Amino acid sequence: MPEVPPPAPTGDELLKVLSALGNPHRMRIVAALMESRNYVSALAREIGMGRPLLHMHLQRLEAAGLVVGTLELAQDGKAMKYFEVAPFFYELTPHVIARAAATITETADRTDRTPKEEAK
Amino acid sequence: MPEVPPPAPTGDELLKVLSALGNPHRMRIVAALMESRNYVSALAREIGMGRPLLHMHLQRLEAAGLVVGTLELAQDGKAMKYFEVAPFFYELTPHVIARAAATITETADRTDRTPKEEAK
DNA sequence: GAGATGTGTCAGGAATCTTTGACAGGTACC
DNA sequence: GGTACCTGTCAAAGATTCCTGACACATCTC
Repeated sequence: MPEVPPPAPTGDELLKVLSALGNPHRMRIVAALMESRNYVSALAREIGMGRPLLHMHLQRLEAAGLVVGTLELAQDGKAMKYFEVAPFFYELTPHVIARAAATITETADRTDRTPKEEAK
Repeated sequence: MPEVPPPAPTGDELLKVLSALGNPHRMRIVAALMESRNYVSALAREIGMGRPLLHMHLQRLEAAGLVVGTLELAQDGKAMKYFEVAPFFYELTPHVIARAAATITETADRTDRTPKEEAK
C-alpha cells in the first residue's frame, strides 16, 4: 500500500521553509535548479548574481531542506559543489499553520542565538 | 461534480503568502483566529502584543488574502473590526515554485513602489 | 466633562536581511 | 611563475522589517 504520511511539519521547520521560499531570488534559484543541477559559480553566472550572495541564499535553502549540495571532484581535480532541489512537499492550510504555530520554539524567533546568551 | 481547480498561484501572490506566513507572530495570529474570530484590541490582549504592531501584521495577512477583516458596529455603536481566517490552500512543491518564479514581476521585489518612480 | 473602549496612523529607533568587494585556499594548464 | 578556474568566509554598507510610544477621532457611560 502506498505510504501517505500526513503532513504535520513542526513550527520551526515550516518557519524555515516559508521564510526561505518567501524571497524572489531564492524562488528563482529553485526554479533554475529544477531545470538542471548546477554548481555555484555557473549558477551565479546563469542568474546574474554575485557568488557570495548566491552562496548565502543556497545555504538558507539547504538549511530548510529544500535543496541539497554535494561536493564533487571533477576529472581535472577541481572541487565543485553541485546543488539540486530536494523533492519537498508542503500543504498550506489554516489547520496546518495553526498546528505548526503551537510548536514554535523561542529559538526560531531569532535567527541565531548563542546558547551562552540565554543563560542570563 | 466537485470542483478541484489546479493550484497555480502567480509568483507575486505566492511570494506575499509565503513571506506573510513565514513569521512566528503571524503564524500565531492565524492560529488564534482559527479558534475564534476576534477584533483587534481583544486579540492584541489575548496574544500579548501592542495594537499598532498587531494592526500591521493583520494588514500583511489580509494583503496576502489569508485573513479577512470586516468592520462591524456593535449594539452600543462602537465600531469593531473583526478578523477571521480565510479558507486558503496552497501546495508547496518544486514545480509550483518553479512555475511561480517565472511570473514574478519587478513590483514584488520591493514591498511598495510608488508608480511614479517606475516612470523613469 | 472625564473616563473607558474602539478604530487608525505616524515618526523614530532597534533588529534583520540583503548585497558587495576583498581575501584565502585549492588544482590544472601554459 | 603566472593565469584561470573552483571553493569558502569576512566585514561593512544598504535596505527592510519589526516594534513602541504618541497622537487623533468616535461612541457610550457616569
